[in-house]
Amino acid sequence: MFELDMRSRKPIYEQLVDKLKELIINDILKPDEQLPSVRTLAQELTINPNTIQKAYRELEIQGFIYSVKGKGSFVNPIDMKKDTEKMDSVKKELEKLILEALYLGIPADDLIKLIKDLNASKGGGESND
Amino acid sequence: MFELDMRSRKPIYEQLVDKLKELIINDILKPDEQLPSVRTLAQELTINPNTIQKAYRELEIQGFIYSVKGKGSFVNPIDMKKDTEKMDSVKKELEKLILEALYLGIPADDLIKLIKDLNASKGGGESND
DNA sequence: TAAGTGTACTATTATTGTTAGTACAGTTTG
DNA sequence: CAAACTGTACTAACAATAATAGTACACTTA
Repeated sequence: MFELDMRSRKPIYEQLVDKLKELIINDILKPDEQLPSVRTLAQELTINPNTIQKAYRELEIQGFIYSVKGKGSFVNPIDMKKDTEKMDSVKKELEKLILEALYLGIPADDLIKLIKDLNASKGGGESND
Repeated sequence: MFELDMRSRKPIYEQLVDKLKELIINDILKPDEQLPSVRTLAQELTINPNTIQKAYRELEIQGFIYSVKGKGSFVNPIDMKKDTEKMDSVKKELEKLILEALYLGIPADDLIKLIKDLNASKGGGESND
């Protein structure tokens, strides 16, 4: 389920946060789906449960999951009304990256196409059935 | 010239890298323009010259500046032929952020407009004279 | 009660960020 | 050559952080 780079300078818990965010964003982990428990995942990855918990706690702060004592941790369904702050911060990050891309000489049209493609693959997967 | 947040968890040298990248990308620091020397900037910001050097070294690795012993550090003119690797990595980062933005419910049209605006403000500043 | 969940601690070690100081190599100006 | 500037490369020390290890507690489910 995960591939961690123990030699990386990037902390393990940050790698975990990134991976899990990716799985959630790509809808591989569905809303309200239960994540592996801190102890289970720690055993699978042969790392310490505290490190898992740190990642889960961070994901909870960022609003991607929620945890219930005695039950487990679950994917948090997005709430567009509550998530305006996060939308703003993501937009700011996007601005910086877009400016960098333009600075490097990537055509604006390429970036626009990138968005269109990603947007299409997002909703497009539901055409079958 | 700079505003550093000493209380931030983000290392000072990383803040410096970000600020300088921003100045370069926004064309405030022009190609081949000389940056302040490590000692001068360290004195201005009342931080250690080693920290400045760490930032400059990182910027050199990333291709934004070049340094010449005895002369100084300078903004590196971009070379679209050489920078294909960096373009690819920026595109990958952009993909992740765009997916997150779409996941949060930001309309694709908003993102496209963002690109168009940034692209216009980039070249648009040269119409007057 | 037992076994599973998340959570909260303490302690310890390794790594990293930052400062401080010294030194060396190259450039420029006199 | 000398002086004053540049970048660069070290060592040493301290503070903060990442990660492990271990223990304990609260809650849920069977």
